[in-house]
Amino acid sequence: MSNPTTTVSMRPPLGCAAVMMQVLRGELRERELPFTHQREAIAQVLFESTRHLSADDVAAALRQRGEHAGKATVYRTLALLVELGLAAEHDFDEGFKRYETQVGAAQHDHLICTECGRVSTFHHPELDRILAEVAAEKGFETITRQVKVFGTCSESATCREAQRTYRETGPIS
Amino acid sequence: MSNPTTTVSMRPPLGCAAVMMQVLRGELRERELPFTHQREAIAQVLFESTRHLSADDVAAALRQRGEHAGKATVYRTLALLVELGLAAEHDFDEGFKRYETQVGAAQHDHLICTECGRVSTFHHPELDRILAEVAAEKGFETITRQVKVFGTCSESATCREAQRTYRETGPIS
DNA sequence: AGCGGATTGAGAACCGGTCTCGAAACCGAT
DNA sequence: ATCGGTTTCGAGACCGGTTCTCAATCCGCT
Repeated sequence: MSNPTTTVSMRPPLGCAAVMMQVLRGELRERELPFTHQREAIAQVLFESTRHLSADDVAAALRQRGEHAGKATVYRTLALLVELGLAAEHDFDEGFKRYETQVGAAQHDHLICTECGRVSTFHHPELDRILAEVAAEKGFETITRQVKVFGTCSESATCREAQRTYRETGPIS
Repeated sequence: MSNPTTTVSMRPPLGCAAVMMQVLRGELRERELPFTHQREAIAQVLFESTRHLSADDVAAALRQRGEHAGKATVYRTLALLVELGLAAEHDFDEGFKRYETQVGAAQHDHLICTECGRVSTFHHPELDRILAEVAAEKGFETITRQVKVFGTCSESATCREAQRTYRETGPIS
């Protein structure tokens, strides 16, 4: 048994964003795709954020850092990150997409408040099992899945109010 | 004990579409909304189809019947049917929405083949339980939910081929 | 530094979907 | 049946997110 206080690696903690950036660099190299300044900057913004960012949010964040990337580049890069498995794309029915860092295969799902727009996440291991079962049963090879629960949260007074109204009157008021 | 061959109702079978149309008529009356020719025609198209129709599909189906309704009317009517709970809206990541008849509260979920576009449905009772649990735990009042599994089906040779390729090479080929 | 090929960016194009507002349809009451 | 007030309808303008275009630029390698 090894001494629990002994660590194998003494590398200084890089932080999640830095690790992700290393991974990105490697993935690009492997595919012989250039690691451009824009790709770095856009990935940086995404990796350092814990929120779900729209393409516009990313562009705004870049501007705030004194960086700049064309609209087309932002979209292209986000699509690339999704392809590489480093980002996940979400559609919360707002009329546009949102993106977030995807660390490994750590699947999680979303609760979306239709009142205030807050998005909270959850992970339920049984979900994975059930969906895998269903797919297997149907001869389906799963690539990805989306589980979204729309409703009203209880974070703010207005949302709690909406909850009450909804419970009383149903979908049409 | 009643004779099992005795039926309570002797009404001739109307067919699902006709029943749905009766329900629509009732819902509109109840809300004092006019039962217009266009609303009838659009609902008819949807109720008689077992597929997931886009707004464009609906317009095309109308044309084929010699009917016609403006784009705005098609969208407005589909939105109305959703509000009334007679239709369900789906987003299969195609860049537009699809609609299908919603009979009662029979929730079901979708497997979407990214190769051929086929959509198959499933219902797993445990899903309802799990999602209700999660919502309750977070103080969330559910309005609706979406469970979508994207992947490749085994219906056609090309899809099975894609399955094999995907299993071997992962998301990027 | 120089080369070949991929990326970038400004803006146009695209495309679902929504909005506008005069014309037409609906429906209950006369 | 018809009248009138109210609602819906429809053609097309409009909107906003996303993709496309293509010349200029950048990347990575020697």
